[in-house]
Amino acid sequence: MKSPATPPKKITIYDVARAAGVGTTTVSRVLNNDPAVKPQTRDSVLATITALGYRPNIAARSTGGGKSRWIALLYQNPVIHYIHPIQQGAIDRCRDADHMLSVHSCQNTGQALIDEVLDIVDQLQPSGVVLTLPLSISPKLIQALRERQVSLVRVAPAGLNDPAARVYFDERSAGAAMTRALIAQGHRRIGFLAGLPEGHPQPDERRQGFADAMLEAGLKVPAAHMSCGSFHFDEALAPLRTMLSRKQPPTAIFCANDDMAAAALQVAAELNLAVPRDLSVVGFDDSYIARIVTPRLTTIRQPLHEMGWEAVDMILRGQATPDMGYQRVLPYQLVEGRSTAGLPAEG
Amino acid sequence: MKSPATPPKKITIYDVARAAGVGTTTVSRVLNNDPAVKPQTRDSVLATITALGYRPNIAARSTGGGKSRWIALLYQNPVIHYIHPIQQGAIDRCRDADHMLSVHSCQNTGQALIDEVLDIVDQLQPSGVVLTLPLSISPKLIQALRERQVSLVRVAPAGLNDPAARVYFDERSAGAAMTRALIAQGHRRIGFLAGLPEGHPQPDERRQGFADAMLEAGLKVPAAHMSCGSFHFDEALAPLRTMLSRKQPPTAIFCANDDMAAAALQVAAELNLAVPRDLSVVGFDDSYIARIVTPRLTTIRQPLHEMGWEAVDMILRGQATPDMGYQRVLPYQLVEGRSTAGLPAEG
DNA sequence: GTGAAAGCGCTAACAG
DNA sequence: CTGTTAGCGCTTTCAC
Repeated sequence: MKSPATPPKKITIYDVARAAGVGTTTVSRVLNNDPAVKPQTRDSVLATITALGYRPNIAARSTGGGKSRWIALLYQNPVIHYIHPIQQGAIDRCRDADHMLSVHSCQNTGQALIDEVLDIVDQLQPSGVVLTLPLSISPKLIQALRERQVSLVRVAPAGLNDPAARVYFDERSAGAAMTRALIAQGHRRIGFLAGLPEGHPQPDERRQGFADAMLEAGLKVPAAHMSCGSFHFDEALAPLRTMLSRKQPPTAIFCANDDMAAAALQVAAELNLAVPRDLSVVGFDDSYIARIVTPRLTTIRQPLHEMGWEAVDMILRGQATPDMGYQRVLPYQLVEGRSTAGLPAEG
Repeated sequence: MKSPATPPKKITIYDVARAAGVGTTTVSRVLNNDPAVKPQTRDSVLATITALGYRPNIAARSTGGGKSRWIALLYQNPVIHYIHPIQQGAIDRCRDADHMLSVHSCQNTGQALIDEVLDIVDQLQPSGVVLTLPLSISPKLIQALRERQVSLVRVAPAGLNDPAARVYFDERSAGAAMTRALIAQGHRRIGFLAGLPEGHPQPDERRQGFADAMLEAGLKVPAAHMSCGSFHFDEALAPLRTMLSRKQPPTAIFCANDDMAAAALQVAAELNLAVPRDLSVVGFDDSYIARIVTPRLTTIRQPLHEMGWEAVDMILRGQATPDMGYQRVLPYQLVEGRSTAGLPAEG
């Protein structure tokens, strides 16, 4: 019940400087962990900061010579389970670095998208930008950002012909590993539901991994067993219905993300196919979805939280400047759920 | 292939003023839609702004007398399907208002939480703060924020004894409506899995709605048919197993959110109960989860996106100042999925 | 209607 | 090691 009407008298760096008997520069140095401050002075300043409850204004810090303490996270039409852990990782890294995260959901495409992003960048002047799929594989966007000289990290499976910093994991070998696991269980007719449409300019790593393993096992994939669901549950239903209601349907289906695998479970139910008895279903990402559907999905664990964390970390460490091409590769893991089963040993 | 090494010469309000032959004040007025600018002048300024590709620096705008153009969205240990649409709604409203959204995931509890939030508020000086569950029902936090004189909106079902602005929908009557629908289908033994634990200081509106409808129908609810899953899939499994494996299990179970309903589907499968034949399952929220599990859940559609949108809107309209108690009530809707079925007419 | 000038709170040379 | 002094880019009185 403290004076409820107290005007929120903002306390500034001047107040701290005066109270501590030092100049504002010194306070600023302490704030920025400048090692060139005598420990004794530092402690004294720190003490008054605490005593006064002082908190530096982030906007003022960004003006003048100061570097902005903002990280921008950009996404577009996101698969929620993909973007949220990344965001969380980014927030976690920001917190420990006295930075804040500004999240933007882009709306446009083509030149309008570029303008939209430049608008954000120019207004915010962030320390760096984290680009997630599908923004992270747009060469024009990357190029525009490079011209603006902004640090950026792409969270993206596939490299582009440019040196932008990137965090990723080897989706191609993960896709192959998953496919091999199905083959080892006795599956021969394996369907694949891609996320990226056939003619997409970017290489589809997941699908390539699938193709690698099938080829290596000498298995053919009829065209009818390949389709695309654009990574979204709703859009996956129709192609799945088509694929699974053919005369000779696959005994296993590999979906390029968990959302589409959830759709496969639904379609299987519609067609009275028991999973995994009649049909094995595997996903990709080990997102929240994979854990809560019944049966729990066999999938590839993608370290999304770490990816967000690492992306921001690269920015903070200066490994994401326009002239740098740092890359960080993270490990993946095959997670065995209950959506897959071996095939009875026959032909 | 424009001069790739061009230093990103920032263009400022001075550049615009000079090019347009006006003072910086006028440019500022145009930027802020001050009606006191002659239309002709405005157009001319707007034209040069476009021509120069000028974008005001948000940090500089926040200093001095300027009002911050930031909205802070705070959450803690979120149910991802609850928080993401709210965030999206908030972003959408911000975009149209020349504001930006800063997202924060709080870590602490008790006094540390309050310090954490005050830290954010003092550093960012946002135009307003959006508090989501469970932060939005913490009286101490609300009180601390009020002392700081910050605008805030609570996204919260239950009112507190304070006049903080709030956006919500009537969870109690929604819970009752859902329960009545089950009763109308012939169910008599209906279980309830709450999100909030029994002794929680905040009223549990969903559970109350359930109780209302059961009472009104003259139905008893044995203690064994009431439990709590804390809104999270993982935590819901154990209580569901207990409840559903009793001798006389409920024929329908009402889960306080969709994530827990997904858990009910899983437990039902474990126990060889077919849904909805042997057990009807209903959720709450109509989140993404409800739409992608099999069978699709019967649930209550909560307008989460709108809630985020409205929350920011209230801040922008000045309806969320510490002395105001505006409330906005949004409609809900019962969504019929495939997880419920009527009971054969017997006793 | 419009402009000149004074900040906003902080960081960054540049001295000492 | 520390303080003085300019700004940073914008908004806002207060005049005209």
